Amino acid sequence: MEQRRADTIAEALEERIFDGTFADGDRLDEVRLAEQFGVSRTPFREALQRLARSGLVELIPRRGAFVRQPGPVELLELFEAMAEIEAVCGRLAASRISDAALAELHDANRKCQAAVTANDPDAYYRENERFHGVIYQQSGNGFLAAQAQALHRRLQPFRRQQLRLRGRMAQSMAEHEAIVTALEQGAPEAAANGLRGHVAIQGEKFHRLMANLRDAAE
Amino acid sequence: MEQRRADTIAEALEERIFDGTFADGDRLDEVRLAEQFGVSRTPFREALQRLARSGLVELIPRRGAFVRQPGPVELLELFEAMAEIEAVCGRLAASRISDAALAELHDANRKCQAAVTANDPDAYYRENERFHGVIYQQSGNGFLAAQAQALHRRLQPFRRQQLRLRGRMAQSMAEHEAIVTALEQGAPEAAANGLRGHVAIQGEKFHRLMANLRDAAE
DNA sequence: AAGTCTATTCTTGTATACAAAATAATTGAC
DNA sequence: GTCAATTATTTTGTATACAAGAATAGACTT
Repeated sequence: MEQRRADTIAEALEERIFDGTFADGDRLDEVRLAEQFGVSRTPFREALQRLARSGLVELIPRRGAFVRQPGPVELLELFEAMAEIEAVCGRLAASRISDAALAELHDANRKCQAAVTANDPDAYYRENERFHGVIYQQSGNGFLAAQAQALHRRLQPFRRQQLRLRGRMAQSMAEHEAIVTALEQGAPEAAANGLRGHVAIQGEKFHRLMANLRDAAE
Repeated sequence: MEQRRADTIAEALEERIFDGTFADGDRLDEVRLAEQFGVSRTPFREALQRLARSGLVELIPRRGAFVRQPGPVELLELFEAMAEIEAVCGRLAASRISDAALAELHDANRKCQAAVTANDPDAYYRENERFHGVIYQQSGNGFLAAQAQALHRRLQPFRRQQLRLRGRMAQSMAEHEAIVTALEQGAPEAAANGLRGHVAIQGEKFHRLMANLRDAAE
């Protein structure tokens, strides 16, 4: 699994940006961080260039690299985009999904349900991710699937928070079932609407969560 | 307009990849191209890292940077994704578009029509781009708009070819009109379907064009 | 004491130097 | 003559060196 250095560093930085180790606006000091990674500035800078493209860091000429965390507005936009893209995947998948994939969705749902009753959030996550991943794949469009996967990953930390809300896991399961049914029946609009709602509600929950936190802080 | 070097080089390379100067599989020689750009390998390599993220080049460790042009399959996927994302933008825009933006769409359509009668493809392009750009913006979702714009740009060269087909410009104009009407009436599904069809048909035309070229080559 | 100008320090951007890996070439064996 | 192995050459990856632009601190003026 030997990878080139710039890849590894970029991934490590990405991880730290996702998990919040680096806050919004933080300057990523080349010499300090390069040293911390045990490399010289050259490969570290190459990693920064990589991250710049996906908008995780902003490279200001002659100033340095600054972390760009999505603010509340951007976050809502990301959730909305996620909902819409999942809906698209669902609509396409409705007429393209294979029997094997349908079986895998059922399996994921079963294990999700088991995780709910066992109160095992980690297992729930794993299976939930599998569920959505299968739908991305079954859109039959590799580009869309990759796009959806990337967005999913980017929103993962924020989804994690709001899933702790009371009763959300059970509700989410019901939505999963409805989505599979739509896919099974080859109903494009039903699948699309189901997925859109399923993801959009996460954005709304997140929104409310944020508002509550803000109010509590006052 | 002084930009940092890596940006400039990345853009220049991107341009050459888009316009086909670099064919699929071409290796981008670091020393030769860096010299050609009048810089050392360091900033050139930084530019490569950037391009790697967007999938325009593939960086194979210890081997070099290779151009990745979309093949027929990937191209169809890109057209399909474009159609779906435009549809999403249209649906969102239907309930968010401003009067000013509607006026701009009308204006763009008028100028498009004028370009058709004047047989001025360049003007047609400019206005067509404006038309679609306004819809992206009016989706009210910056992330989606950026995504749509990027895809649009990437498919531009391929769209250019197929627009020469007989009668396509006139048909395209009629579709534009229908889309504006749907947006004016605040009809989300009509706007979405109109845009999806409008873009998807380009993919189909392109597909047929490719098939013809292939047949002719035999 | 506040503000500004200047000098110093720090940081970025780029070039070059060197090491390791991959490719090409040459030699030798069969 | 063909194939294999070894050597030579190219090319990538990384470190270091240096130049130029920002940030900072200090001195001088008002």
